[in-house]
Amino acid sequence: MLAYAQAVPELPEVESVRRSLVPHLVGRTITGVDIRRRDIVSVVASDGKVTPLPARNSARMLMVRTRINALERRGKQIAVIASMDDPILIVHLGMTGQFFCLPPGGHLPEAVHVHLVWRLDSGARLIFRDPRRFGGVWSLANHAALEARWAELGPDALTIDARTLATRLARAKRPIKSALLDQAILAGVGNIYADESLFLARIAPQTIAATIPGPKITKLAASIRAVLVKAIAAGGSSLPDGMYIDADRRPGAYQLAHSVYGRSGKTCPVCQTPLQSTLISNRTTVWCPSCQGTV
DNA sequence: CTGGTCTCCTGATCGC
DNA sequence: TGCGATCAGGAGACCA
Repeated sequence: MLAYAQAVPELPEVESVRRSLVPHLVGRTITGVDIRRRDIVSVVASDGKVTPLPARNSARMLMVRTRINALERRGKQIAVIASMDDPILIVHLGMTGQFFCLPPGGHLPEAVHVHLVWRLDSGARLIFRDPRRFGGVWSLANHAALEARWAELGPDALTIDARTLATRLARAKRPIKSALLDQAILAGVGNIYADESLFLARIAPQTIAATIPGPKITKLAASIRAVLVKAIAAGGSSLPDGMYIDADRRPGAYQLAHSVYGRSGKTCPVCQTPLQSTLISNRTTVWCPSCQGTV
């Protein structure tokens, strides 16, 4: 069994990337872009329809000659914003995506799988690199298009409250683990933090979401927030492969605090019972059969 | 509408 | 040492 698979950017990793990018990007003007893999970029029309990046005249769609004013995050997505009316970019890191800055004159350490390189007026470069290409970049025409796109996502997991979570799970007749991974229900939780949150809330991952009693949902919402806040404070989770890095190419440390994720067969940190694993929604799921019940 | 399954992709690891 | 098989997973496509 693999001790760890690899870093998976979820909300804490994406938020760490966003925060570390702010000092490099906000106030800077993009002067050019080098498109090395055109098919990593998609264009979202005002009606939501997604098309490939056109072969010509796509610099503006990639924000060339705009001044970056803000970096926002919803769930696992980062938006690079110039104004209400200029094009906006959404960046998904997928499984192995990296979004980072190289200082002026800086050397690109791993040139393979670098798909996009933006040049900034500071002389720095902004890199999107993604070996597995589950991530990508989406260009939207303006801020209204971003709002429409993000309206399809559930509320952000970092600030999820009990009442909202209960409402969104009330009709979910599937395992809670599966529901938590659904970005339309709750945005930002992936495989690592779903397992960690369910462990903290002492809920078995197979439990049908709609059957979880109110007080348990309240505990779950608090657990999700607590796990995410702690993970952000640790700079996210970086597993030994070192895939996940922030804008300054620094890894996180939260992997050291994982209670269940990646620990199948090892003992529960609370009760020492061997942790079990199973597949839910085709995702490896690890839980403590004692702390979280057998079903 | 809901929810389950498949697929995309590369790199690490394992068994022979 | 080399090489093929296996596995990991976010999210969209597809289907019942």
